[in-house]
Amino acid sequence: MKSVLDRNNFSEWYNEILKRAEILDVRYPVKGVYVWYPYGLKLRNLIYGILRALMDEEHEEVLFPLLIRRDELLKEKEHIKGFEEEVFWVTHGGTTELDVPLALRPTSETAMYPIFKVWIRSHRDLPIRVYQIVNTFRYETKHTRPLIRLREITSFKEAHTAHASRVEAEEQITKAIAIYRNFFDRLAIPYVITKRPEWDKFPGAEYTIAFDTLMPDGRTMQIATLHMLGENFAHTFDIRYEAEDGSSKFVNQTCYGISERCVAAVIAVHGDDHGLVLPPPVAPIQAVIVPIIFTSGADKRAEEVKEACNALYHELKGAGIRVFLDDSPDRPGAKYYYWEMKGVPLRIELGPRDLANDSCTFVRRDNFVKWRVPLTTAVPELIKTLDDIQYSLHARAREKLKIRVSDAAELKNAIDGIVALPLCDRERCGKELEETIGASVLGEVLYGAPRTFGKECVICAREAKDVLVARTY
RNA sequence: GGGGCAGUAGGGUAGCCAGGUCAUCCUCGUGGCUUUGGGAGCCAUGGACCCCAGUUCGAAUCUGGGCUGCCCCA
Repeated sequence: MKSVLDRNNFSEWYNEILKRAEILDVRYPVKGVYVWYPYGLKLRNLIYGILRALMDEEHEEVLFPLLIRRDELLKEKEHIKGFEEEVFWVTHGGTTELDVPLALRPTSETAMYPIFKVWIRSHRDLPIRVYQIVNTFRYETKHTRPLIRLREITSFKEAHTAHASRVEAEEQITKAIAIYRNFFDRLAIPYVITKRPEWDKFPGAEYTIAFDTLMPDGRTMQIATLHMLGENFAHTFDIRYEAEDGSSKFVNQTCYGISERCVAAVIAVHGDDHGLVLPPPVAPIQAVIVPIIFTSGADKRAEEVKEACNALYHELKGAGIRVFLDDSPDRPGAKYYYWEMKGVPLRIELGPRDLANDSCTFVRRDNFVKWRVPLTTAVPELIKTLDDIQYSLHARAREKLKIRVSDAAELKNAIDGIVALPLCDRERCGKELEETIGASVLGEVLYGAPRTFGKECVICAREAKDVLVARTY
């Protein structure tokens, strides 16, 4: 019978679903890079469409080159320290060795900021808020994993801003957090927001804020980061502006980004043993119509069913629904399994029995509830149902991301999921804790977690903050 | 960062130690007939030894290198 899609073995489930639901083909013969199938790309584009719309409200899209000069990349010392072991280099043009080696961008700060210097002259040029959706390259030495740990991130959605003052830069971080929250809410992906510890911030940043979600195996995955750069890069790249009073000042900068991990999150968080479960806003097909007909013989009823399916298809399509009419010769049961694998939120069955009642049958993908709907109210019922599904998915996912509050006494237990506890901000304590419990410190809680038990660091008993820990991807 | 295992048709496996004749299964492809409200059945047929080199009369099998994947530990 149908082979096992067991969510309890998440690793296996994940690889299997990417293949069977035709998201990614992992057989491309270069480590850490993968091929997008048409269906996977449609899903991806719908997800990005949401983010793009949100970003476009206050950012402008730009496109910077993939290649970065070696000397530019190496300018920011802290920054390059964080990346130097992960950079791919272009060293030759044909058989000629290049005078200046060129890096494939691991991220675009050092590509953009020399140009920011040229663009920014006066306070009137500020603020600058731009973003781009591009591929970035990192020579990952750990085990690569489709959509999660890649050597080519095919769609890094990175924003970069420059401001006249630090206050404005801080405000931009706040705004960006709101944008990202909005984005993940639309994907029905729950998250926690933390300020990363000093030792785990973005190289070159003053501080880093991150979104993490919970995967089915109890580990967290970072799905978005925001970095307060302050004047660090401005000094390195000499990005100054003339203020109203005629003085020359350095800009304050921020940058923030989301990779295709957001696609991985949609797949991993909502999926089940039957396959993908896609939130309606990003489902390439929101409803599939399965005609129940006898293909042999020119049964009169078969013709009527076909006509009814066609009429329904056009009505739904006209209402703006992404609908697909599966009139292939397969048996209905085979179609059910197929579309369940693909994560289509709603299935509409229409056969002679339904037609006799001027109705059709709705089946929800998220909970398999099945009911009969009059054809005359199919459109409003469908729209309402898609909303319900979205709401249920979000509620279900939130329910799974429950945070356990723990104190020092409980730390001997294996960490499963996200645990909140009091910890001071010294690196020594953080590292000691990580070693003791075999999990990572996500950082100080900014959103999504309850208060912890105490104010004393679980390691050294000094004054502490509320901190989240988890095993991570 | 350290260690281990593996790669045979679209997918899953056997064969490898001990070199030769050999596959097999499937919800795979193709054609045909019969079926049809939850993965239909029968018949016919197609298709592979990860890549490069070496050893050899002869390599899926042995040796070396490469590429790719998976697991465990830090």
